[in-house]
Amino acid sequence: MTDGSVARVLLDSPLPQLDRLFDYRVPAALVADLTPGVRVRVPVRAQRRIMDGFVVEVVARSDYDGPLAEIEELVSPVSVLAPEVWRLARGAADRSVGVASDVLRLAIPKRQVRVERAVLTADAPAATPFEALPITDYPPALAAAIVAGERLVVQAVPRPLAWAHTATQLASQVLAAGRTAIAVLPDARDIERLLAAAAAVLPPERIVRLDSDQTPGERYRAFLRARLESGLLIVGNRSAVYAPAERLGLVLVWDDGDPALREPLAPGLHPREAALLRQEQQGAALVLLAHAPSTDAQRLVEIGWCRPVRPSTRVAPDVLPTGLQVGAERLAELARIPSSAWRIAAEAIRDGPVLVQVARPGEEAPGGSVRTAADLGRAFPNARVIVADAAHPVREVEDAPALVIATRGAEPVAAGGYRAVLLLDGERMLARESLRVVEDGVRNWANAAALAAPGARVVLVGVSGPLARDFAAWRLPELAAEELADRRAVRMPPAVRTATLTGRPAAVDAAISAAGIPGDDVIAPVELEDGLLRTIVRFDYRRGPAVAGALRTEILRHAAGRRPRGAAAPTLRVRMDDPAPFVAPGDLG
DNA sequence: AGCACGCCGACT
DNA sequence: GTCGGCGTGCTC
Repeated sequence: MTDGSVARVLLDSPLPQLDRLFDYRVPAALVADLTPGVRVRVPVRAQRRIMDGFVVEVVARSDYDGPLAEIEELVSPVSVLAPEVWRLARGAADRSVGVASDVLRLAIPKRQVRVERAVLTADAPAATPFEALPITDYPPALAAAIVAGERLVVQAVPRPLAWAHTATQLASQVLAAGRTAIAVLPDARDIERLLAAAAAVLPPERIVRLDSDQTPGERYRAFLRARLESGLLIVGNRSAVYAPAERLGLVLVWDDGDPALREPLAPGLHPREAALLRQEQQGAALVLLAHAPSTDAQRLVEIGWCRPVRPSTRVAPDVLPTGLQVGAERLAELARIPSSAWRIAAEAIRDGPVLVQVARPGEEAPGGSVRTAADLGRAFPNARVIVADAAHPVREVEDAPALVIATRGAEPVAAGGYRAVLLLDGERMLARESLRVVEDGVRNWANAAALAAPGARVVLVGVSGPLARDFAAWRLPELAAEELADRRAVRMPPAVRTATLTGRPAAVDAAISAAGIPGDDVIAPVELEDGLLRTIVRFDYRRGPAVAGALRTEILRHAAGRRPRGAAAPTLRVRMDDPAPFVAPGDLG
């Protein structure tokens, strides 16, 4: 036991054995500057080296009965680890059987000395006061629900960029009260769309972009602003859910079913789940905003954890489902477009742009069923053709006649809305081997349909039955509910949680029994090379903490315990709720 | 991880 | 006798 100034430090290490706090003496010279959240360098004797770490708290005495080592160096007096972010990182790591320092790598950008100096010497910007914006298209009680910190699944208004205006209006409710709002978006296109919508109505000094497309300097500057100011709208990609925000009023996730939101970095917690944790810890409002709710969001509604909110204005695209019969017109036949769809598009294109959503970029054309841009161009001989896909990104098209051929997710926004939207390749999309085909298909169709101008026709090609009927009626939450019911019937995510266990068979077996997983819930064991075994286990949500705790104990046992001859790698790896096994290869977006 | 400690087999 | 193999444990 040690009295005096003691710093409790989290080491910056991915080792599970080191994922706890270590106590260090604070040298007299550092006592004034050594506050919670600062970066330090500390000796770790068993490793005979100096490691980086974060001071989590400063206390008067240590419970560790042994001599404490001394803090080696204070890296910077700036407190980069906010207390609420530490709590969130700990919770996120516990839930995903990971390590808090891995979460902190997502949460805290690399230090930039120049930027730090510039931010610290600059004067705090004068905050111009402003009033909350009226929330259009929704029941008036929505504003109060946001301010009260409710959890909501909000259906977006199916008009071009309406979601961005809604997100801005919701954020303004908390900004007006001096609290911060975090908006988490799948990609840079959506980030820029929300930034543009927000910039039009909010004071510019309240808007902060924080995402991975920024240079390290821009990113660190935005991060420090989030740490030092409140009443900001922080707009970013998945790691923005970990942005510092002491006075947090709202976390909003746009289109949480988009695969781009899946976190590839350890411990791989989905930002929607991180947002849920943060909502619980900080009492802010949570909004999952989308045209088509994910089955995950639908589940939260059904268990009563989130409240569903629909627009009060009854707006729905005019959707026409068509079968697979190909039109008689020679030109339509070329592009395998049903005649009704072709006639609608041919007429609409006289007024302005027409959107054609295809499953894949035309160039590859595997199997011959893919409509190429050239085929579509021949079907509309006088039209200007614009191709938008991952290789040729187009963010916006002007309000003029054009045939816009886009892969799912890459659709440009048309300033005045598309005069018609053709959703082709529906049958191809649904033929993929994936647990989430229907959900993904509906989400992609809905997002494209929402780009239509008021009154414009949306043609869904190649899909029939209840799915087509519900989509045409814009019954998207009901579709999600049906999908979720199907997953419940087969006991698959998101009706259950999963853990992917990889390691030596004995270690995997021990983990399965330690976690109390019955045989029926051990699925898809695969033998890998080097005698390793990979197994997925599933379990109910309420068993989550117990399963996570047991798996963490097993990992620690193997990390510290017996290792295979020569091999330094741990003998058991765990990945919680990994979506990859349930999706076809190359299907991750 | 990366290093020290410790307890059995061939050696100057 | 003792040098060093790697199985085991620990890091404030």
